[in-house]
Amino acid sequence: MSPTTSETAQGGRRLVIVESPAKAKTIKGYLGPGYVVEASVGHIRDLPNGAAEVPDKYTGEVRRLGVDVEHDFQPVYVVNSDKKSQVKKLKELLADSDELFLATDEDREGEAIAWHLQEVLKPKVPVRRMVFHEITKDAIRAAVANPRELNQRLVDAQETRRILDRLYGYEVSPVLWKKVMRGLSAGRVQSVATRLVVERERERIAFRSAEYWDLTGTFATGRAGDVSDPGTFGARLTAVDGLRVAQGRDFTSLGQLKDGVNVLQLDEAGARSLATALANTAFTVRSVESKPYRRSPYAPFRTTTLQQEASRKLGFGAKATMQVAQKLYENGYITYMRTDSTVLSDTAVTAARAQVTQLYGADYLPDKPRTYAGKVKNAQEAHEAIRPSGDRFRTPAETGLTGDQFRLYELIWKRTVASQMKDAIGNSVTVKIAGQASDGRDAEFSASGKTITFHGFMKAYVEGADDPNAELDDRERRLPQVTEGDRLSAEEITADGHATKPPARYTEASLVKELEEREIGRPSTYATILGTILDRGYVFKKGTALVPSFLSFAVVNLLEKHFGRLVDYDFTAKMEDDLDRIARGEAEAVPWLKRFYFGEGAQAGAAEAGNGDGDHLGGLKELVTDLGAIDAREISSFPVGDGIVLRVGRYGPYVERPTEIEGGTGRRADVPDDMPPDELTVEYAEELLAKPSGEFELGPDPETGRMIVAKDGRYGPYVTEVLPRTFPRAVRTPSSRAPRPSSSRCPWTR
DNA sequence: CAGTGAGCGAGCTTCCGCTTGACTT
Repeated sequence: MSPTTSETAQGGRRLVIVESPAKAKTIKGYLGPGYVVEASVGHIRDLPNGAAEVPDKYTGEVRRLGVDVEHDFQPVYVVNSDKKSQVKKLKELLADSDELFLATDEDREGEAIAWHLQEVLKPKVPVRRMVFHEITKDAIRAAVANPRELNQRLVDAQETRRILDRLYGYEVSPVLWKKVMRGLSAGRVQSVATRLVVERERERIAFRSAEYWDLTGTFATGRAGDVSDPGTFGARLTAVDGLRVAQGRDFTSLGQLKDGVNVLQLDEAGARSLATALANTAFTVRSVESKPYRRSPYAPFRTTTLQQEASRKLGFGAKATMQVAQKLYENGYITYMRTDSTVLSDTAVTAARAQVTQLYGADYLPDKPRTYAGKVKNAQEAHEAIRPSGDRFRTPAETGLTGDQFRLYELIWKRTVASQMKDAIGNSVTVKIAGQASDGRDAEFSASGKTITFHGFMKAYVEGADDPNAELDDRERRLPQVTEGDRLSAEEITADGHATKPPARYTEASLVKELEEREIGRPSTYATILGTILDRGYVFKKGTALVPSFLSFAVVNLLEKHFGRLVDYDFTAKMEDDLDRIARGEAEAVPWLKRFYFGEGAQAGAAEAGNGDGDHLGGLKELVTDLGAIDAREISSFPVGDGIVLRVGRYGPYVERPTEIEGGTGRRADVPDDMPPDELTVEYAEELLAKPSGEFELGPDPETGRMIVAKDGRYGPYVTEVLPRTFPRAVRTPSSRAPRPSSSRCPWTR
């Protein structure tokens, strides 16, 4: 597809460069003859990946890092190998042009791409920077008519970000190669993402469950009942003699009642005897409380909310969501899918409102268009929200799409239309029921319901819930029409046991949400962050849950102890503030990088383990130079209990009974790589140690009855039979062990 | 009893963020 080469009446020919080929195609149609529109296809130049990409004139540290830290952090830039042909094409087009418009996105990265284009293309014709936030004919023409200059300070801020990430990644990763395992990686984003998953697992390991009981009653009004007035309904015991009955939220993560809560914690016997004592009780309605209910629609999609909802409603992983969305974008069905903005253009609002009227009627249309303020703190808002494209939205049926593309389009379309509809309105009702037990105690039950009188946006779209067991927030539940003093009979009263549950593991969608809230990562990287921590073996998937490996415990342990500042959850947010100051001209890049890399107030004396809150701020360079202080054995060892230690070795995790501990045998056993850390109990570790290591039992030989085992040898795996031993093994057998409490778990929470 | 050899040295691993194909498992 070669661009048009016709000339304008004025005889000028203008080259417009945008980032995305799909965008180039659309804009070409709006600008007409005289304009050649081509894409850079993202960044065209970057720091070299490795020494092989660095030009020969660079040596030593510059070659290793791609940054000359001794000379004001001068970066070495090379044209990306996969962009060489595109750069050549742009150069050829520029040779035939009289004017160059750099129309990359209006954000930090886009400004940098524009600058790199200027540096590489070396234009001899006038250069303009043009920006726009929506792709309509009017917006594009206005942008061409009102170009501006390149914002060099914004470019500086991007370069600073890039250099920081390079130094962090290329200086800290080698520490992990030396101290933990080859091929590992650390980075501003991935290391914090991993830390979040590890910390959640630590909470799960430290968690102790609490058991509590309550009662559920099924109550009948005595009327026949219909849809708007059910004859029976369920209610839960909430108080006994005025004392509230304990619920899950009254307990701490250690299974104890929280300080200061005055509640009745029922055990099984207590709950059952109360149920029996209430068997023949006559109940009355003690109170009915009705409150108005109102709910506003959700904001239109941005990248993270699309990934969350596609996960909840369609079961898509983050990567799949982005791939399907990319196709929809390329084929002109939706606007750009990598965005942190929830803003709809005027065109889109008009289209959505027209569709609301047409599909649901004017009653569902608010008087004024709804606007959604940006909730994302470091949002750069270079794009619109994700929405159906065009000035008239196609209904899903009209698109002719099928399969995953249809389902994702439908989701986006519904969410966009719903975002311009009226609030849902209704009532929420709480009914309290009282009865006297045969032993004189007063029991109070409670039921709550919700009726929706006007569905508003819910006609089009209701958000999914992360927890499939949780009652959908927006679902209706009708209670009978009862008033205070009404008599009720209990059809059934049952005692129910409950146990508090540990915090749930992250899923792809919930981790991305967490990262966005902490301002870590960007729309174009959320899906790839997950890929990175999975590829490195820091995290693996069990169903949809993200489970950290033992390896990640060792890595996070090392980073927290020796690079605390770098894996602080606020590190990126603070960096963003500083970059904004650089972009505003209130701070300078080189001193900022010097402080980060070489430290500040550097005197003779050690850095404070990366926790630079004192007068002396340890620079990164200092932290990675003296590695003697990092005890590889210590950071990768975790006590399991009973003298057993889990270690993360070069070849993976294993358990050991170290000889320096009394009763230690020095015996080791591999731990499966996909073992969830919160499932490693002392009992399981003992079991592993009891088995000969590295062996896999295939079954007994039918002739001799001897066990045939597969072993890993020097020349690869081999099979052999187990010969009877003439001396006893120096290992205690499981039967010789004393029984242990089944609740014992490893206490390695640090 | 094969199934644990030791030591040396060279080369390699790695970041985040912006975009799509080209290319094999």
